Amino acid sequence: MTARRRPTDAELAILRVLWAQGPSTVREVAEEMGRANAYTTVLKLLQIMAGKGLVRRDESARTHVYRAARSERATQRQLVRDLADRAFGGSAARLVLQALAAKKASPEELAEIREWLAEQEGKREGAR
Amino acid sequence: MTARRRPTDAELAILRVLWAQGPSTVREVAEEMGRANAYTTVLKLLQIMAGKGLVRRDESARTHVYRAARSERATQRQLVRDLADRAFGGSAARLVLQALAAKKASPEELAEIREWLAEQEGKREGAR
DNA sequence: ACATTTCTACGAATTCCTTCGTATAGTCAT
DNA sequence: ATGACTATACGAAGGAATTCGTAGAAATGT
Repeated sequence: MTARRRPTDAELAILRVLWAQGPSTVREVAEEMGRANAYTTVLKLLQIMAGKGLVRRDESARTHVYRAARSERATQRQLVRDLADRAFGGSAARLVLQALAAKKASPEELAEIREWLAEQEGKREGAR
Repeated sequence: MTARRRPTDAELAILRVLWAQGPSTVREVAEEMGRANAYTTVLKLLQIMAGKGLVRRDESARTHVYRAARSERATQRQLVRDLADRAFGGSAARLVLQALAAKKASPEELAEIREWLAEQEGKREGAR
């Protein structure tokens, strides 16, 4: 029954640091987040997140080291799926169209998307 | 300072009903949401949402009528933008790629996306 | 007129999120 | 060993979200 809860805003901010920097101590995370929060706030958050299973921690040394439990990609997917369900009637495609309209993408990114679509097309053709 | 806050889960559920049904009374909303919540819960939520400016209400009759303050589309865009900022480094395109991977889209939807991309291509060409 | 139903308003309980202060213990240099 | 520093743990405060009960006004039915 792991009722998978989505990370909160503060949790996501911490996860971003962990994904970018890899396993980190509380101090490293706090410092990267630039004095926005007190050290103990980051500590508490990480403790809570460990309790929720969002991060794992290595306690073998006195200074514990935290790392994200799930990959950035997996988490992103979960978040996208969640948003699609909550606001787009479950349709990722409609989410995609709004996303394309909401923010301009660079030509490189558009090319990447085209590539993906072409791949899909290839698969469907091949399946016949 | 309209610090635009994103609607919560419960609020979004109500907005979905309002978007689908158009202006509705508390009872109509509550009924559509299928006994999941007590009548007064829906009422309270709508009152709070009115305070936040998420819905407008017509009090001219005894039974008030609520309607969504912003369109479904505008809200979806806001949510997508918000998610892109929080979890995709602000890149809507990366969000799109995850969205495409996360849920299967129907051929019709894929066609729609291709169409949009083609449109963009046309615009860029035309701008030279 | 009186009882029933249907509203809105409001208060209150619960839970979660976020924040930080304080307590306590380990480490390290002098 | 004493003092300065750094670490974790814990408690607690404040705010937001969610839930629903109860009170009282307005409408409706008999």
